Amino acid sequence: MTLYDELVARGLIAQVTDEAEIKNLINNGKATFYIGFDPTADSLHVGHFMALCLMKRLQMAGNKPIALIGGGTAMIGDPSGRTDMRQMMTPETIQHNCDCFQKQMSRFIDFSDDKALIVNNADWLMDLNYIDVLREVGAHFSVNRMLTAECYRQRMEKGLSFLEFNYMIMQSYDFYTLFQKYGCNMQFGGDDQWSNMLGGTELIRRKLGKDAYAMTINLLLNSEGKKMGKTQSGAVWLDPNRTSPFDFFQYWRNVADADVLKCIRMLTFLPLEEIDAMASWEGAQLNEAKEILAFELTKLVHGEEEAQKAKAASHALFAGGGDAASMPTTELTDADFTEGELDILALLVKTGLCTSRSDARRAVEQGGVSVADAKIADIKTMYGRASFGTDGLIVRRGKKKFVKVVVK
RNA sequence: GGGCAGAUUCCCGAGUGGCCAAAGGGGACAGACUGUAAAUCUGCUGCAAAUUGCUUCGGUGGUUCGAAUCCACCUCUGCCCA
Repeated sequence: MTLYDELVARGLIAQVTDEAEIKNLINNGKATFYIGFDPTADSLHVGHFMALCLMKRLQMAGNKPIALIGGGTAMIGDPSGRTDMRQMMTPETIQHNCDCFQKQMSRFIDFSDDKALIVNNADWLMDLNYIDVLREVGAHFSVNRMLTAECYRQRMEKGLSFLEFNYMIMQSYDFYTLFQKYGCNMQFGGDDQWSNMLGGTELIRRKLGKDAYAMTINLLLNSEGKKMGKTQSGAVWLDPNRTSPFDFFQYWRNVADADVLKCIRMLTFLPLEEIDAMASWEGAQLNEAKEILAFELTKLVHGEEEAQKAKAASHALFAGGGDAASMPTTELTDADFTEGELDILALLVKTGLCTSRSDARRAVEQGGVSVADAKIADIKTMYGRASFGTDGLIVRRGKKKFVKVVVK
């Protein structure tokens, strides 16, 4: 099976500019392609993960990836798929985020021996001169046409600043620059980037009279049409300090039935035959598929050892038995106790299971809290140092949130 | 620059002097049912020393016994005119 066919079979490809030529390039390892990453936070998240996987798949087939960190474009903010304006970031923050991205990416992509490049568009965008840009680049863009692009149309009602309006031009300029500098002939990205990417191929054609190609991958949407990888508390991060391997594992362990197969197909490197075999699984058996998904992804992001630990902790909590050693842990010290005691509400807040004492009170009153498998009914329940023993106490809120509390 | 409309809690949105911690919906959270799923039903959703107190309705001042609500100025957003 060719690489292109595999990408299709995995449901990754959304739109392409020239199917025949793109097939030819990527199947034969002749593509030098780039994917852009906006450094809006100091860690990559699940949304980026798909792009990283794609880069890896293509690299394995002999193509050369360029990871473009948008240190320059981040100063503007991409209006695509947003209904409001991004918060402006300081140059220092952006720089810090760029550094963090670079570190995380090297876990997935082999940057040795020039097999892949990582570049920052701040290097060429920051020194641009306004007049020159207008003359060299601006002349090739039709405002009329830009306004009809989906990404801008959505913003016509809510308002779109001139700053953001320029994002497409900057991104197009990136492609143009990479094309000339590194012979980069393809750009990949999420499907919401389609119009920005076309801007680039267009600019290259107009300025250089040469062809470049663009391909978008489907966004990872759940069965309700919402972007996956988001939780109420924000994105699911790849940085273990932001989203622990256990929480990462649990996120995937809990996806809806309707989404499991799609996720396995799009995100893991399991062979397609193996995945097709799972397609007939139903009911409780699908639960196994979820565990496979969770394990595979945790392994990819955090390594095999962490994945095993997360799986063991998960079994310990939900299936009984197993190893509880690696579940999320909160350490208390003497300073956390008042006269040697701590009430249940304070305990819940300290573990982060509840956001405030009011929140904790509600949780207890609704019967949602248990400690060491015993439901807590009284909000005045007190715990002394000794209650935690040597192995600690497992505090649980709801069905799925657990923290082991130990005293140092 | 001129005119008009607007800013309310996580989001959308009601509220135009006291009955307002603020309707309704969504989301989130918890309970029941389940398979760590979905759907459904119920509860709940500012903070706290908790039948009470405190803080909140873009910002700052003011009027009033009392302001999300009235007045002044300011900031921001959309629309129309230039």
